[in-house]
Amino acid sequence: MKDTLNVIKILAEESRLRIFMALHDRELCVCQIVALLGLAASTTSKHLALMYQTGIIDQRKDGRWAYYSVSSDWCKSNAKLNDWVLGELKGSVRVLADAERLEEVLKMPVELLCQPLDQCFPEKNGKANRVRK
Amino acid sequence: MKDTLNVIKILAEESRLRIFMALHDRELCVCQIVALLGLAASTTSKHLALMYQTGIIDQRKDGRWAYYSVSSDWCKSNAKLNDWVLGELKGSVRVLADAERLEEVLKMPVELLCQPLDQCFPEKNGKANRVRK
DNA sequence: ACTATATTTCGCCACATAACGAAATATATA
DNA sequence: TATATATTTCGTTATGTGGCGAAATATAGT
Repeated sequence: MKDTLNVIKILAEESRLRIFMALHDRELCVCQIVALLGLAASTTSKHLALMYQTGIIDQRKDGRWAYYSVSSDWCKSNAKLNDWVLGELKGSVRVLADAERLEEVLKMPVELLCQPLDQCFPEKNGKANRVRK
Repeated sequence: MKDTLNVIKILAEESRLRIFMALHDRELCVCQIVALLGLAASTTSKHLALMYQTGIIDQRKDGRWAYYSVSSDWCKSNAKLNDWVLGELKGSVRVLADAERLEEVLKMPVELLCQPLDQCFPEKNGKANRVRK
């Protein structure tokens, strides 16, 4: 029961559910997820660590970057839960908005990705689009 | 997404998950669930109210008693989640122990059901099995 | 009307955890 | 080696909620 509860608890949090949806069909690095969610990197990292510990997502390290994606093994072992979640959230406003925002994030030049968000989306707040020297 | 999150949050708690398993194939009144879980009636009632609000369980009032059971409508609308939970927990030690204890509870004479637990299970703590006059 | 009791509501406390920033760690590059 | 930066870890704070007992509510029986 503890394992089952752990899985449910992991998904019972909005940010982690958004991460789950974002990673269910693609691999993303931490800085991309940070840009998507708008949370602090430390917070995002903790969420990813929790999800990784329960086996829901896989981790792949490449240099300084850490890439995460929903574990295909986990999906196979928990197909019904996975299907239910995807079915429930496919049409969710929040998830659709995240998908759109993710498209923008993926278009961004790599050199800007991990900058503060106001540098990534200058049009949102009017601040100067400072570029690393 | 809020609705989906609510459902997951409801199930992301051990007592409520035990209630879900106990009610998934039978109707029980509050005092029976109290006896099963060993929680205060007020706590149990709050859990049931939360589960009822999200539509997971139905309520039937009969005199002083309130009977609850997993909603068959909810099961139909959330078959995959329902199947996943049942599949995960069928063999769980905790759930099996609860099922055994529930058998004992169901055998108990109605007049004793809502007494404090030490009167229901005197062999557990040696206290006298006082009977209401 | 009065008592008994099943259930719910309310107020409070204890604990878990999501959030942040700062510091630490790890890796790439000059 | 020294610097830059992606990620993680750590310490702190704020909020949410599960637990209880007491009080309130509702219903059955005397």
